[in-house]
Amino acid sequence: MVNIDFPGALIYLPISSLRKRNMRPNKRDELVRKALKVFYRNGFHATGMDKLVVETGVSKTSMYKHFRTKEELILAALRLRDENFRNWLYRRMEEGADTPKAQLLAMFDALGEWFSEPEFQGCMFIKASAEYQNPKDPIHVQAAEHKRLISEHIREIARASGAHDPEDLSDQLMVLAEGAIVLSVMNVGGDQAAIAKRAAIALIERALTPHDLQG
Amino acid sequence: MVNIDFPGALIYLPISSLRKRNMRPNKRDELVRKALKVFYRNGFHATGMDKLVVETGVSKTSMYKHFRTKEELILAALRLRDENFRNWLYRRMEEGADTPKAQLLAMFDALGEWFSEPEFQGCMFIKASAEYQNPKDPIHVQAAEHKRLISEHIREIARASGAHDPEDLSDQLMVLAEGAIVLSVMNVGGDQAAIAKRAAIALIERALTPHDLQG
DNA sequence: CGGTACATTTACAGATCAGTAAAGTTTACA
DNA sequence: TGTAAACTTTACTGATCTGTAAATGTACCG
Repeated sequence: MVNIDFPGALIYLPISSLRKRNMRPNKRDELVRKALKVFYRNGFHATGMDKLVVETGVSKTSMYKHFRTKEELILAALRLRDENFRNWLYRRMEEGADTPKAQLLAMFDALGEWFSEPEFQGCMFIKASAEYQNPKDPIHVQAAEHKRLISEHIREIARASGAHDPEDLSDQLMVLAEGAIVLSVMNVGGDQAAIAKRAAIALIERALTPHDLQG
Repeated sequence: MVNIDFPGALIYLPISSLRKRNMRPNKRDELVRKALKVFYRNGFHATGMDKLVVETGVSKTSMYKHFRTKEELILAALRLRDENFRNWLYRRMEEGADTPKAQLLAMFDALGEWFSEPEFQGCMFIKASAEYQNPKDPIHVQAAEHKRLISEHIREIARASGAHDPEDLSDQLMVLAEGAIVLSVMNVGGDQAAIAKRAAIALIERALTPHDLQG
């Protein structure tokens, strides 16, 4: 069976299926997009299928034709969010950053933009792992996978930066990023992206300085 | 209005006032303690009052005599968790740490102990703020207050440490701590407490070094 | 002993939960 | 235009949700 859940794969479907009524995309894709918004805004347990019927305009029977369970719909929404977020983040890190070091720092500028959005609602994957805490739960697994993918991306850039211990550096930068997200959601203190960026600068400078020059 | 929910305050209330409110602190306290465990393990929305009846052995009617709503019970459980956790953390930070710098680093050792507990279940307040995302929601507000209290404690120690910018240092250490918690819950990477501690060491050393000695 | 305060059990209300069945309507396309 | 797939409405299941009512049990206390 073809995996048509993954949004990136949808463009390979015949155009004919997307035609008619202002090039309106597949109902299924639209459902996932709208469900994502509702889950993101309201939480997973707090969002019932009846609410999704109202908010998405898709009938309940149609939903269950596309997804056998609510869990499958949540997983599809998380996949879409993962793709959207990582595409956005990676693009923001590349734009106008010519060195690996600048790319790493650009991550914190991107976080700052994200936090400043009026509709900022925190990290959907942290929320997912909080609501589905069992490490074996598919939702928890998928949320963790999102963090792992970002972590690996940062690691590659850290390797290219010339740091003596790129693994340790990237691990530390990930901790800073996640901490900034959490404190930003809870509105504790000031500009968490700026705080994390200052720390990141210190850690990166240190990682790029030869050992024999360090105190 | 007297705050009679806060467990530590109960002993200061005259018995007569407890009688008038139809409250026996022992039963009530026991209910909160058991409810805390269930909420912590299962989540808030996923835990129904009927489940609490089974898990705590307290009848539903009795619960609603003590707490008018589920939300009030959750708030009481969060207050208890806040007291328990901060007492534990602050004690761990003082034990065998003779300097402010050692106390700050001891926080990450404490986090390491916490993460290693077989029944480690993440931060209850991050989970609460994730399930009740509305910043005006009393549960969200109380969860944020917990982080703010810890943040203030760290800030005081940073001030005593002699760092040039103790506010910035403590903000950065808080970011590291929260990030370590999140990544630890999601099981991304290795020992997040150790990673955060290494970053903390670098940041603290830097903050304690006079500017004219820095590169 | 009798009264009061609190606890209990049992049952229920009304809403909402995830998920399904049946049958009618729209759409795509040959 | 015929046909099949996709989509719809309507109604339903049985479980579970928060919260309440009523009757009963029980421990303390004058």
